[in-house]
Amino acid sequence: MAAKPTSAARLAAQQPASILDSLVGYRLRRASNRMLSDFSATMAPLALRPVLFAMLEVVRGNPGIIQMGLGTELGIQRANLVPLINELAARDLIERRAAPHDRRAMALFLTPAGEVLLEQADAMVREHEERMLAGLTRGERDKLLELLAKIAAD
Amino acid sequence: MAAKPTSAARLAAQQPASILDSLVGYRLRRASNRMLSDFSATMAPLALRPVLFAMLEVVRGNPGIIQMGLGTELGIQRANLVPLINELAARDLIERRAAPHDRRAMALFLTPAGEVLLEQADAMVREHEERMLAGLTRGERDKLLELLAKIAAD
DNA sequence: CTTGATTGTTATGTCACACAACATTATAAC
DNA sequence: GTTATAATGTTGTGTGACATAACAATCAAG
Repeated sequence: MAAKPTSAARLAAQQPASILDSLVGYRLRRASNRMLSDFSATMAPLALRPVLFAMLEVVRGNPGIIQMGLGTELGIQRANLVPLINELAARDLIERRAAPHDRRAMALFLTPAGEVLLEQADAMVREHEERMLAGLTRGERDKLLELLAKIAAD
Repeated sequence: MAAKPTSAARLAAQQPASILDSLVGYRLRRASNRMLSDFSATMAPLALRPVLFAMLEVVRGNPGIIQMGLGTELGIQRANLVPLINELAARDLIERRAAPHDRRAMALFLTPAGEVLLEQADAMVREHEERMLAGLTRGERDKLLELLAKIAAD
């Protein structure tokens, strides 16, 4: 007997797999929550939440990006971005500078401290993904990324 | 030129796809959030949030399940379950009855109104999934479900 | 019978969103 | 050039899905 209840085991135990198990939305949420909680645990030493990490990545990849652009890229509304940027700025990980040619906008840059922290984070994230996806082959992971990108595409 | 920025278009536009795009956790969260928001919009007429829907499904599939069991099945802690069950009970969709053989536990059942609402919800959820997964073939959807189930398996 | 675990409950806090309103600045229309 | 409209950052407020700790009642094991 398997230690964990498989579909077969459930049928045998008269615990019919619920309709939920066939819903992509449900399984997505469960998988995402598991990844999120492990991510947070992994990054606890750096005190980097998933959103903050994503923001740093985008800023590194697009130095001088304005807040609006960062929000669009990550699907975060500009109102919600403000306290997050404040947090990163207060920790001296990013810097707000006046944007050229637009006095409304603020251009964002990583500080040296931000660069250093983000490199540490990268390593920890790679390790985190490796651990969580240990059950999937390289090909399966690529396939998964491809399929996820197809869901009501951006 | 494509209407949506592909990886190729990004390179051409000097917007390098960030590391984020290769992270399963990130893409999972994005896809899940999109599904969640469409789910909520779809179910607005029934005022059924994703969690509430999931709870009703499990109760229907397991009549008399106790609160603890429901929480375990859905990965919700019993403390957080209480107000949710209160909400469903207040709307006369589920019923709490004394559990046989255990005077601590409460057995859960769908009310007739709950049965009716859940059937309407089922139809709307099928439609919602169809809309969001229109870009994926049957085979791809099954593959996606299979891969999601493999992520740091329950 | 006593000790420890389980169940439901209350209370509290955090995080990732959503939406509305506002001042400042850009842009477009005229 | 002036005026109307849009964009940007900001503040404030609300919500939904989590987490954790503590408690009373009940169960189960020694």
